[in-house]
Amino acid sequence: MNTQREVDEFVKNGHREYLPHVSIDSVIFGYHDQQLRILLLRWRGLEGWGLPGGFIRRREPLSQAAHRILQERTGLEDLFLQQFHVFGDTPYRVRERSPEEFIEKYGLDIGHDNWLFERTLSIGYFALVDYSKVTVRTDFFTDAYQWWEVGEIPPLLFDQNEEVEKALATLRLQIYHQPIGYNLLPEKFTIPEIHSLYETILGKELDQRNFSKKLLALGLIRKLDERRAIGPHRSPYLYQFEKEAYEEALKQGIVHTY
Amino acid sequence: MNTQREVDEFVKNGHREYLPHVSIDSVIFGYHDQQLRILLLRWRGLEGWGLPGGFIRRREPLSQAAHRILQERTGLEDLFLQQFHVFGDTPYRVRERSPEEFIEKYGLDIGHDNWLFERTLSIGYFALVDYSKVTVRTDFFTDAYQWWEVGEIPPLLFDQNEEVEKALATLRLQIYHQPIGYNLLPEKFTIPEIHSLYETILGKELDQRNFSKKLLALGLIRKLDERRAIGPHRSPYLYQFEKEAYEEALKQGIVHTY
DNA sequence: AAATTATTCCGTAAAATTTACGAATTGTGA
DNA sequence: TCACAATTCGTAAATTTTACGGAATAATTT
Repeated sequence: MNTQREVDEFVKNGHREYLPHVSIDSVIFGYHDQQLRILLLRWRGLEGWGLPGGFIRRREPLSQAAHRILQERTGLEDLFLQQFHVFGDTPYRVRERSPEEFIEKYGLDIGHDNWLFERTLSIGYFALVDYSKVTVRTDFFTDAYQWWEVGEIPPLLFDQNEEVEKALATLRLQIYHQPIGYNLLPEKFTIPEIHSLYETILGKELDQRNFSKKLLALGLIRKLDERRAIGPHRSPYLYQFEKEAYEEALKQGIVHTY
Repeated sequence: MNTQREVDEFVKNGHREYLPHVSIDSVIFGYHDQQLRILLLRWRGLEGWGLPGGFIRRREPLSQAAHRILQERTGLEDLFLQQFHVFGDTPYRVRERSPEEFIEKYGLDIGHDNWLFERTLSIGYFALVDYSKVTVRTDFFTDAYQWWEVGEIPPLLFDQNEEVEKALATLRLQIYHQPIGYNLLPEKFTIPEIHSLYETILGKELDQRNFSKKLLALGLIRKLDERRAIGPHRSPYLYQFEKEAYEEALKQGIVHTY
């Protein structure tokens, strides 16, 4: 959706193709260089940042819509994607920016009763990706993107800071029940890398020796016979996730600490 | 909504008062006589059971809608109520029963394009109540209610068995992170009572001696100087939840086993 | 070639928590 | 007063978590 014609069609007749009153917002977590970051888009003209999102096609299964929206935005086909909350306690979210402003800034030929200005619930999904593999695409409404550190998220449009907070809280809780990392790390990784990932997500220090012991004891990772050169230091061994054990743990859930 | 006139109005013009395409379904867990049960309503004419539910008013905050719907149905004002999932992967859920059948069974004067037959996402909430305190109200569409044991839920209308399963799974996971019981037990309860509640929810045995030690160590309950007469046996002491510690644990979350 | 430096990684002991279970206590009816 | 069934107390064993000393290692510098 990038030409003016496509946008006009979407704005005027989108409610025929998509379900009105419901949207999907995605909090996309990326990890790279020992940083946990979130992908934000800058809305053209509004001078503000917001979460990538989209609408659900009228005959499209919900989870499929979420995957489609992520795919369109990041190019990633197969990623960890999970619903975490529905936001709908602020009935007139979009009105924070008036329809007038919106219509003017984007040069749209529509009225205040357009479907986009109606009450909308946001279904929040969060995704975990390796952000070096992502190719972000902006669209008509957005002109820039940026990976923001989770501790430095700016005030977002449409009350979306609450959504980011909730996503982060869900991720932190979930890490105690489910393995995380498969979608955030390269296929082969070192102990220091995954250790740092967990520390970053949980926001606290973990003893590296005990941490790796734990992951091995749970059977979630396997040591390889290769090492990674990291400059003037001892080369750490590479590890891989044990696919079966990982999947099993995802399904069953595990109760433990790190 | 019980008179024919009210129903006609709701069916014909409900989409003006309520948001179309979205509904709330509630899985109401009740506990009594050492049984964990779920409240189901029988749909008049359709010969089937379903979850209590309702729609969101156009200007009503989502969580308020969920509380209102529960209140209308059970008479309870203040209860534990929590969103757990949005269901929307089966785009044409209601079509399992055809519009024709629906229209005929309820004697409605509407077309197949009525808003009630459009694609609808269900936002699932679950509630915890003491079911001896509940006064259930049926409405025009339903003619009976019953508290069903969680292990014996019949096939439900509209694919709602999946929702019940998910609610139960969420409850079982949550019990490892948050205290549960305040809304399911009377104000004063005995160790055997709360012990049995936890066993019922988790579906497995817990050593009673260790269980009560744990709750006391966490500071969640306080022993009272009263006892409950339970027939020809030693009278157990009564306990109360420590409100502050309980609230704190609810907010912060706890990581532990029982 | 040896020394230096920063980092990985192995192993063990102490502390804390969880699990297991024996036995005393108690309220009521026979 | 005895028997019974259920509650409650207490302690020891097993397991898990936490803490941390010190060896190994890969370049780079001397």
